[in-house]
Amino acid sequence: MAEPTRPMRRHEIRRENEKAILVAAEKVFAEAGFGGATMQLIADLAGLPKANLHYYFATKEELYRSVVQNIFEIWLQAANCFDAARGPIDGISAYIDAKMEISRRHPDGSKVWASEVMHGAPVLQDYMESTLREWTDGRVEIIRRWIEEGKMDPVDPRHLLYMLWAATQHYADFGHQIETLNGGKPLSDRQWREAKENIKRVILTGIGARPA
Amino acid sequence: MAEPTRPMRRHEIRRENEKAILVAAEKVFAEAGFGGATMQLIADLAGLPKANLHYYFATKEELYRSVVQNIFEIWLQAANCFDAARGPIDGISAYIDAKMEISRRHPDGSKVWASEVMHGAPVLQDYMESTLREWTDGRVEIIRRWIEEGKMDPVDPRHLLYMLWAATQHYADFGHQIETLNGGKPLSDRQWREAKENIKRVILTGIGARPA
DNA sequence: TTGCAGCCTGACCGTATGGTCAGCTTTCAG
DNA sequence: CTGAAAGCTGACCATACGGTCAGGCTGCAA
Repeated sequence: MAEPTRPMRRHEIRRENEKAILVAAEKVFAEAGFGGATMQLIADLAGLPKANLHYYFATKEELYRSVVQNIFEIWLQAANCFDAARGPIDGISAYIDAKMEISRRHPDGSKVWASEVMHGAPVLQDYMESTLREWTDGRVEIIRRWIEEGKMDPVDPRHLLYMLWAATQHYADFGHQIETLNGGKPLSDRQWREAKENIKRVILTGIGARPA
Repeated sequence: MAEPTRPMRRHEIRRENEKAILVAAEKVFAEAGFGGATMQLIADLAGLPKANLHYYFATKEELYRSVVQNIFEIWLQAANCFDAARGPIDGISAYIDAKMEISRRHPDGSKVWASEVMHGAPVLQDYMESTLREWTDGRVEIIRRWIEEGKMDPVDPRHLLYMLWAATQHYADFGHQIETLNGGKPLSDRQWREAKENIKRVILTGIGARPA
């Protein structure tokens, strides 16, 4: 064997196994939902015995919680695009790009997140009432300022945000439908680019965004 | 008792029980997903013994299939708004109104549909490859004609449709999130109206829709 | 009135699942 | 080198779930 099963450091093992479990769990939760997912399936996909999962994550709920929180982190990072912007064209463009990239690179995570919210956010309720609300209020304020400064038409900021979330998230959550309507093939690079451009163009034109 | 347990006609019984089961099932499937839903819960909610469910619907899968097909019917009906229209302003406005009404009146159904698609449409794959595809192709053709006739800017019809689906469906699927961000209260009549108006305005402006 | 087809259901069953645990191996600080 | 802590796992358990069925009940056509 070229690979002499080099021994692993403790923390290395821990990190790698947790990672493998989280990746597998994200996929299984996305495909089957919380109720339909089984620890056995996740274990198989992660290449570990089921009992080992319970060594790292005591219960299915705890594992699910970790998966959901991971997604929330990624989601929040993308949200920062808004801050650096000087006006709606920069800010909203960057945000759409970031969220579309998430839809493309983390479709499973997006689905888990969608599923969680659809089922009443049993795990994330706290985050939604604190972090998410604060983030949203902040962005609403930014948009309101843009409107005051005449950088865009007076559009309800909340409904605009919902539209941004919806339009971008759709490409992950309903990816299967889009793929089916695309002749059963995943969107190509070009099609993803077109999707992004379309959303940007329609929304930015739609809100009458003007250069700072 | 004022209610002398009037006897029921046979077909009446059948109709009412099936209806009760389908209503209960829609709610439970929406709240818990297919895997998380249990026949017992559905039975309790419908006020029937579990064994009775299996008399009307042999398996959980069959019951689920019925629920999903019901939604698909409603969805298709709304889709007709497009046809009578003379231009994008009429057509897209009417479609947004219809789909928003579905999101408001049938949030559970919308969630079940979303869940079905997210999990790869195990039940609806056939419909998606036939009915849905035909419907979509038809609407794409209509939009293309509107563009040719100069009634709107040249926007990719498919991505426009996805945006319409996303923006409207979002208010059902992510209703819990929207409610949380709305101070924990459901959207009021006025807020629903504002939501509709906002979507219409942004999209119609965004695609440069011009009166026929 | 009667027979029967459709309707109803308590009790039951096999299975799959989340979770436990005793006891093993491996790593590594001292 | 050594002991203990961390990592690992096959075998096991209790439960909950989807589904079955024998047998009772009821509306209704003849």
